[in-house]
Amino acid sequence: MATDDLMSRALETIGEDGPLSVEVIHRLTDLADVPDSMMITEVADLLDVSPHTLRYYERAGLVEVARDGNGHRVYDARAVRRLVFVTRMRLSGMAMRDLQHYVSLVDAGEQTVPERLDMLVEHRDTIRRRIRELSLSLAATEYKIATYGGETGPDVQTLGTGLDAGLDTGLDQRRRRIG
Amino acid sequence: MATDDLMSRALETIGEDGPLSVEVIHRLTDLADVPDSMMITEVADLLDVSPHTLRYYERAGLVEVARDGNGHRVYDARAVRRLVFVTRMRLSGMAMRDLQHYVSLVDAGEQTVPERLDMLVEHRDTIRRRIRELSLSLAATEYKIATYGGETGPDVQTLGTGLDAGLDTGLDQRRRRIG
DNA sequence: GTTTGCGTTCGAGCGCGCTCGAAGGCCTAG
DNA sequence: CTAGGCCTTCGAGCGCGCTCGAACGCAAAC
Repeated sequence: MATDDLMSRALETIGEDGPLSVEVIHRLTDLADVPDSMMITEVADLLDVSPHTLRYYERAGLVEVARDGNGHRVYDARAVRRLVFVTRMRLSGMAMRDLQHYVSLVDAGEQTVPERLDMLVEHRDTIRRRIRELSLSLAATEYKIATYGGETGPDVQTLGTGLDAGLDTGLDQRRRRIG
Repeated sequence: MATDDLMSRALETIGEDGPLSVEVIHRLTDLADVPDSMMITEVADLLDVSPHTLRYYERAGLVEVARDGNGHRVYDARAVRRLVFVTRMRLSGMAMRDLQHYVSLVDAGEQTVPERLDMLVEHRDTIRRRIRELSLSLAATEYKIATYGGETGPDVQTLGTGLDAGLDTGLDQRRRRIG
């Protein structure tokens, strides 16, 4: 993209921000509110996903879940913690297949730690890139809002015209379904 | 999610960051490097999308593009600016249908400005939420990297154990294809 | 004059990540 | 005894956003 350099510049305002304080991050693991065992809907509510999705993750091999006498899933703290990790990684954009690969590395033992680290580092960089992109879009959107409203935006007359040209291009009603 | 409050807290470190400087944002519009007319591959290269995608956007009604004598697409500066806007919005996660709706509002005239503003504001909030989520994931990932490596991470012994439990849960080879 | 290389239209197909529906089991309440 | 409700498995379907292939056209290069 032609705006890559601008992305970098714009994001310097926000900063590369190193890791947050250990205390805060430690709490992020949610170790506190994980009961010994939970049923599927409880976990679903906790993680804000559907039971369908939890079964899907299990089918995909991302987590092992025991069954009770009725064949119902019983999530122990370990499974829930795994799912906290999985959902957080999903939320941050890690693909299912990458998550599957990561989990397979965990299965494979300690000697895969370097490769796991590689994956995490790469994912970290991906997240950072994504944050930069979003910050740029955010800035552009905020600017657009400001000039549209004309209340807080400076130079609405001059800047606004140039910007809005990209938006006010006439289009007739020929918008159609695709597929 | 159970970590919503933590998200808010964690993100205070980074701040709500108001709009960037007008000068920087003005440059984001890329008004400078937009020639009078471009062919499809030029535009594709500029925006870092495929010609297929550009035709798709046109089919979807997001932009109107003229043709030359050979029936080839000719993108004028207006179309290119529109596509800059479209791709930026797509990159920031705005759905195709929302973009289609937005464009239809632009077509409909000045009286739709309030609704356009509503859309932009809502989208701005979506981006902000997304950035918060990503920042949280970033912090968690960075923490995980630090404790894995054990080089810079403090309390690796105590904290590391609790955290890694979510990752080191054994899983056998029953990972299977889905779908 | 044919080959190369770019473009066109159109409809179909794909990969991802769910999301759902059918068919059935167990348990509890009324 | 039966109805409701929540669970199970399994395979199929869906919505999104592309992505591609087929069949073709023009135009410059060899």
